[in-house]
Order: sequence, then C-alpha cells, then structure tokens
Amino acid sequence: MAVVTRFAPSPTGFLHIGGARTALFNWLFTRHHGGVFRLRIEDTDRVRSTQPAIEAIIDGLSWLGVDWDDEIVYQSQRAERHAEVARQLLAAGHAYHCFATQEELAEMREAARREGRPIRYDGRWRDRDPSEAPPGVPPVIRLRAPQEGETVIQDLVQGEVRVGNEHLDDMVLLRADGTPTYMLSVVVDDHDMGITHVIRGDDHLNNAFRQAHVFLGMGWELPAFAHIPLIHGPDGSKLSKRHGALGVDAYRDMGYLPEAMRNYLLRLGWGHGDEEIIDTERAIELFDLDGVGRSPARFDMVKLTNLNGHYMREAEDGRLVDLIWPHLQALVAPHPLSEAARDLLVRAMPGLKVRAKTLVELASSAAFYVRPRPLPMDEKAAKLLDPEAKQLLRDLAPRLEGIDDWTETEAEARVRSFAEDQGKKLGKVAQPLRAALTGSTTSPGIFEVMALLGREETLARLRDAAA
RNA sequence: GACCCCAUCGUCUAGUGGUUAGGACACCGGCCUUUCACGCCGGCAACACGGGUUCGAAUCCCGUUGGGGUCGCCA
Repeated sequence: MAVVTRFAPSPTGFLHIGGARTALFNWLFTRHHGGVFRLRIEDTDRVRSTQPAIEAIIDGLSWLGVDWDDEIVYQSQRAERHAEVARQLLAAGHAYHCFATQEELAEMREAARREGRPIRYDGRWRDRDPSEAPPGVPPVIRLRAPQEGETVIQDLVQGEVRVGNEHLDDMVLLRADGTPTYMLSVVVDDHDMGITHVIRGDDHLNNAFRQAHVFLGMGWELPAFAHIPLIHGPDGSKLSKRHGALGVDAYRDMGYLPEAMRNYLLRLGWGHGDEEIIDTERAIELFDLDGVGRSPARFDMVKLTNLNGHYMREAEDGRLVDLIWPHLQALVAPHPLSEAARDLLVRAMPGLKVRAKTLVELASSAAFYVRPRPLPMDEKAAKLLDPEAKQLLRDLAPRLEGIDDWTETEAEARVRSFAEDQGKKLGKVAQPLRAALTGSTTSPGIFEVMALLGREETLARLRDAAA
C-alpha cells in the first residue's frame, strides 16, 4: 500500500523547531517510500488561528526545503463533514448527547481533584434519556468510549502501548454550537485524506487511544501511528522560547543554512550508525521509522552551529554572496554595493567561508573587502598600528608600487623579502599590514587579501593607515 | 493525584546476552601557520540505582529514583 502522510500544524504561531522536525520526519519517510506527503492546516480554533501564522508555517517549510503534495487542506472548511460523522456516530449508538453545563463540569473536575480521584468526565449523561434534559441547555455530542477491556496501539516508534479502557473518558466530539472538536476533526480528516501513517509528537500518544475509538466506531481502519519524542531545552526541561523554540525563520535570520538545519534536526532523535554528515539525498535514502529513538533529545545550538560551518564550507560561493548580500548592504550603508563588489566577494569566498560559522559572521567578516575608505579599525587593529608599525608600512609601500604582475605569489615574495631586509619576522610586518588592509587582526591569508584587493586599493589603504 | 512514555560520555547517538562500550559536537593538548579559521594527530569523558534471570547483562524481567507527556465544549 502506498504511503500517505501529513503534517498538521495549528496556525497559532510560527513553525517552531519541534514542528519543523515532525514535518521533516514525515517528509523524509514519505520520500523514502515514494508516497504522498500532505499539508493540513488545523485552523478549527478560529480565535487563535491567524493568517500570518499560516504564512509563517508555509514560509518555514519552504525555507527548510520540505515540499508537500496536493493542495493544502484547511480543516475549518471541513466542519460540516466532521459534524456529519458525529451524527453518524450518534445514530449508531457510539456517541450520545450530554447536557452537562460548563459550570457543572468545572465543579465535577474540582471535586475530583479535591478527593484525589482521576480527573475525568464521569459519564453522567451516558445512559440517561435525552427526555431528562434540562431546558435551555444545548447539548454536546460525546463519544461513548468502552469502559472495559483495554486499548492497544502498535506504535512504530514506541512499540506496543496499552491502556485500560477504564482510564478513557467520553470526549466531546461536537460542541454545543455544532462545531467539531480537534479530536473528531483529526480522525475524520486523516481517514478522508487516506493517511496511512500518522507521524507526530509524543504529546499525542495519549490522544491516540481515544481517537482509535472514533475510527473503530465508524468502522474505519486505523492508520499506523509513530509518536516521536519531543525536543527538550538544553537543561532537559520542555523546550521554551527561552531555549530556542523559536520559529525556523529566526534561525534563518541568525544565519543558518537550511541544509544544516535539516541535517541537525535529522540527527536529533534519529541515527544511522556512525554517520553524522548526511545530506538530504542520503537522508531520503536512509530514513525510516526504525531508526527513530524513543527518548527525548535536547536542543543543542552549538552542534547546529558546527554543522552550519560544515555546510557553509561546502556551499557554492555565488550562493553565499547572494545570501549575505542584504546583511552586507546594511553594514556598508549608505555606500552602495556594486557589481564589481559582488565579483570580488565571490572570489574572496573560499578564504572567507572556512572562517565563519554563520552567514551573519560571514557577512561581517567579508565587509572589509567592499567598504569604502577610510576603513574603520577595530580596537585591536588600531592599537597594533603604533608609530613603529606605521613607519614599517611607509617603508613597505614603495616595494609594492613597482609590481606590475599583481598576484598573491608576487605579493608574498615582496613582503617576505621586505621583512627579511628589515631583519623582522614575517609576522611583524604581516600583522600591521593586516590591520591596515582589513581593519582587523584576524582575516583570511594576507597575501590573498592583497591580491583580491588589487594594487591601487592595497596601496591606498596602506597610506590611510600609515598617516 | 491518575494514566502513558523515557533513562549509554556535558550534549546527540552506536550498541539488540560475551566489545579494551564505538562515533560526532563541546572541552583540553599537539601539528600546520603571517593572524584567525579549516585540516590532521592525541587526550578527557557514560551504561541512574537496587534486585532478579543467565555460565555471562548496557542489552531480558521487576522495583526505586529521576525526567517528560496527557488528563478542556484548545489544538
């Protein structure tokens, strides 16, 4: 049977890390098996669901490179179908009207809590005749869940999980206003969409037992379930905004590459022997549910950053320049960036990208190449350019002016011979030179910088710094 | 509180009855070197605890502890 999966976020905020990983696992699993991956927006909570959130989720998935098949299903548009199923369940005796008021239920829960009893609907309308209904109370429809025996879920990640039916309660399927609840909607949609594998967060494991009885009541076949462990914060507690439960867009803004994020998320809760660096093609080839671990994993920004450094080094130079362009523009503003600047940056990328771990770092380390003179000096660089160093640079300048064949090799030869003539170690000359040319004490190889900058710009910066 | 899930280096993980318990990130040394990175070499570091089962347990069973999740007319 062909695999059909779905990612079903509720649009009440951005696409956070946990959701992104759930989407990724679904997508990888589906692509691995050559199935269909669908996107369903669970916007039945009309108050909390927003259009910007829907867009943020779609943007997040697109950035991640997770694409879906078929049109997006909006759960809110299927309310009538959901209500119809509730009525069918009612007609078949698998559901019943409950006339308990919200106040009554709150009181019931409070009493249960006080007495230390399980907090759960007590089934007070389960066997009562609707003719006993109090006047003026619109009823909800509740599932008539079994009270004896046990419910067993064969979870593809968690294994066999069983719970005694006495622990199940009669959940609300249709609200008093006639709108369906999430518990009903998911089941109906998963069935109608032909979902074969429900891969979602562990927080839904308990729901699976209850949802199973909706499937059963309708005579529908149960999908396979795979409940993946949640992602925790660095301290082991639930991942919160404080930790990094940010939207994936925040990571994009911090300068992370989507392929790095994909690799990181993949390895968080899934493993394949000793393989660490796994690109998307390889991930699709390898990914399956049996490799998913059962324990929660902590989010580790440092490891993400390391992976990002790896993928930056692998990234194509032109693409990197495109990605840092907006950052760069902001850094050199109001000075505009030219086409020539772009070419220069592309050529400079190999030396730059091995030294940066994020695009933001890359942008700031690249800026000196395209900044207008006079170059701003950072504190260490300024300090380095003492009178002695300036004199050295003044003496060096004439040795460079005569070079017609301005190459890295030639520049290196001239600087080295100059240092030798001065009786100085190369570093004594190279560091002031670096400060003058880059405004910093760290940079790519200084001869590479000279070659890329060109003779006139190099000389001009030298003069600026020696003044 | 009830129910469910989980437990190997600091972190992510490999390991499915017999291994010097492996890899990666981080950290600490060293090499390379004009700086910083990259790269390479080396080091530190774990089976939560207690009982079983077994000739033998990180691996199987039970319990304890710890962590997490769920108990809405939210999703």
